[in-house]
Amino acid sequence: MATEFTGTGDPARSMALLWRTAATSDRRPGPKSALDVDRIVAAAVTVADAEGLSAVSMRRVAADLGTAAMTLYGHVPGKGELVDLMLDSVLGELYPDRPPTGSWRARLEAVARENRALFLRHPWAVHLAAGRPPLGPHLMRKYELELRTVDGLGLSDVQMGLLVELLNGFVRGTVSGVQERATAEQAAGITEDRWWTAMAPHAARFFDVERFPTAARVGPVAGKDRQTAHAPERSFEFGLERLLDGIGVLILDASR
Amino acid sequence: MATEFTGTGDPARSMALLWRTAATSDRRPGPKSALDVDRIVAAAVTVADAEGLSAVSMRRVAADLGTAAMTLYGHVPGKGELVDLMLDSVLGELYPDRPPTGSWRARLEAVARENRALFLRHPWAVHLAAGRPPLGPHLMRKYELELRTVDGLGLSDVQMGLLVELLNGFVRGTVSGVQERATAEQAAGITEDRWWTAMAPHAARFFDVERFPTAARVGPVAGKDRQTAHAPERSFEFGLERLLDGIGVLILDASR
DNA sequence: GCCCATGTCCGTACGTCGTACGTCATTCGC
DNA sequence: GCGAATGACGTACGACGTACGGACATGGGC
Repeated sequence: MATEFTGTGDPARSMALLWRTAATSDRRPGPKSALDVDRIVAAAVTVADAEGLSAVSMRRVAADLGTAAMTLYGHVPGKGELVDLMLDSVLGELYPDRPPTGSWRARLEAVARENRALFLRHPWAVHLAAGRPPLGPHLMRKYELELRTVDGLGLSDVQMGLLVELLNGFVRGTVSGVQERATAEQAAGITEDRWWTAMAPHAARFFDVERFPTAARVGPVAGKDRQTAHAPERSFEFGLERLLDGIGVLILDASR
Repeated sequence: MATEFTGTGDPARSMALLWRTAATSDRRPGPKSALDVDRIVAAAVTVADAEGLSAVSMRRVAADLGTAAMTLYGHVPGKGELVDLMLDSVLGELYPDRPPTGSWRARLEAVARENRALFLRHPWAVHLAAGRPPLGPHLMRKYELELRTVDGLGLSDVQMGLLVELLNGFVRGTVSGVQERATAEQAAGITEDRWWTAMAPHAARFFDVERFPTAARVGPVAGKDRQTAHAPERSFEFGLERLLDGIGVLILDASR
C-alpha cells in the first residue's frame, strides 16, 4: 500500500478530474474507450457500499467492469484519486433539491439527519470525510448550503464555520461507531450479535463488579437490554438534542 | 490483508491476552523467550505513534525487536489481536491517578480533555476506539471512571451511558480530522501547509463566487486567516462549550 | 486511400502485506 | 544425560498497488 488514501499526485490533474474538466477528446486519434471516469467511480462506490472500502481494489473494480486492472489507469491516475472521486461523488447525494428550511433548529436538524443518512448509506465515506477533503464540486456545494443554514442568526463568520464543522464532526462521531463495527463485521465474517454472545461469557469472567460497580450497573456488558440502550439511533437522537440545546444558548446570546 | 483490524480468532484467547492471564510458563520445557507480549505491544505502539498505524506490520515490529516476523506469532495470535492490545494498552494512560473531580462541568471537561490529549498522543487510536472495542482491563477502567463523573446528577442509567458515549464521540469527531490529516501527511510526504498552497491556486480556478457566496465569505479556501479559523483546538473548544451548555440544560431539567 | 501519431488495453513483474507450514535448536523434568 | 516440548524463523502463497512496455485500434493530414 503505497499511497494509502487520497490523491497524492498532480493537484491540477486531481482538480480537473473532480470537476470533470476533461479534454472531452474532441476527436483525437486512437480507439474509443468503453470506460469513463463516471463508470469507474460508480463501480467502485457499488463495491464499497456492498463490501466496504477494503474490498475496493483496482483489480476488483476492473473485474466488475469486465476489464483488467491496468485499464483503469488510463482514466484515473491512481487509487488515491479514485477514492477522492468516490467521496465527492456521494456527497452529491446531499440536499437533492435545496438547502433545508424552517427554524434554525429545524434546519440544523435536517443537516445532521441528511449527513447521517448519507453516511449510513455509504459507511466507508465516514473516515474519508474526516480527513483532507477533495475540493470537488459536491463538497463545495455541501459546504455552501450548510453555511447558509446558519447565516443570518447574528453569528460571526468564524462562529458560522465552527458551527458547521461541529455539526459535521458530531455526525461523523456518532456514525463512525456503526461504521467501524460494520466494517469489522464483514472483515471478520461475524455479526455484532454473534460477537457479543460469543464474547459475553468470557468478558463476564474478567468483569469484576467490585472494581467496576458503576459500569456493572449502567454498562452494556452486564445489562440485559444492551441492545436497546446501545442503539445507535438513540445515541444520535440524544446527542443531537444536547447539541442543539447548546447551540441554542449561543444563538440566544448572539441575538441580544 | 486478511483480517483487517481487531482480533477475529478465539475470544477466550483474546480475553486471556488482554487481561494477561498467561500460563506464566511455570517451568515448562523449551527455550526461554526473549520476547513477551508487553514488549511486542510497546514496540508496535512506538511505531504507530511515529509513523502511523499503516507502518505497523508484523515484519516491521519484529525488525524493531531484532527478530523475525514469524517469531511474534508465538506470543500473539495475529495482527488483529495485536492491534486490540495496542488500543487497550494506551487506554491505560487515561486518568493516571483518580477520576476527575470538581463540578459536573469541570469533570466532564476534564474527561474530554484527557481523551483528546490521549488521541493526540496516539492518533492511530482514534478510529480503532470508534469500532468494536477490545474488552480489556484499561477500557473497563476508563468506562467505569467516566461513568462515575456523571453519577449522582439525577440522570437515569440510560442517560448516563448516553452522555459518556456522546462525550467520547465528540472527542473522536474533533480529533479524527487532525488525525486523518496527519496520516495523509506522512503517507503523501507532504505537509498540510504545502498541500494547501499547492492546491489553492487550482481550487481558486474552480471556485465560483457566484455559486458559493457564503462559502466565499466564510470558508477556509478564500479566507486569508485560514489557519487561525481552522485551528483544531478552536474547533474543540467551541464544540465543547456548546456541548456542555446543552448537557447543562439536561441536568437542570433532571434536577427539578 | 494511405501513414503514423495518438490513444487504449492489458500481460508481466516487483515489492509490499499477513500468515501457514515445517525445520531446527534450545532447555526443561526426570 | 536424555526425551520431549517449545521457541525461533526461512520459505512460500496469495492478496495488494502500480511501473513498464508491447499489441493494437483509430482518425487527421497528405
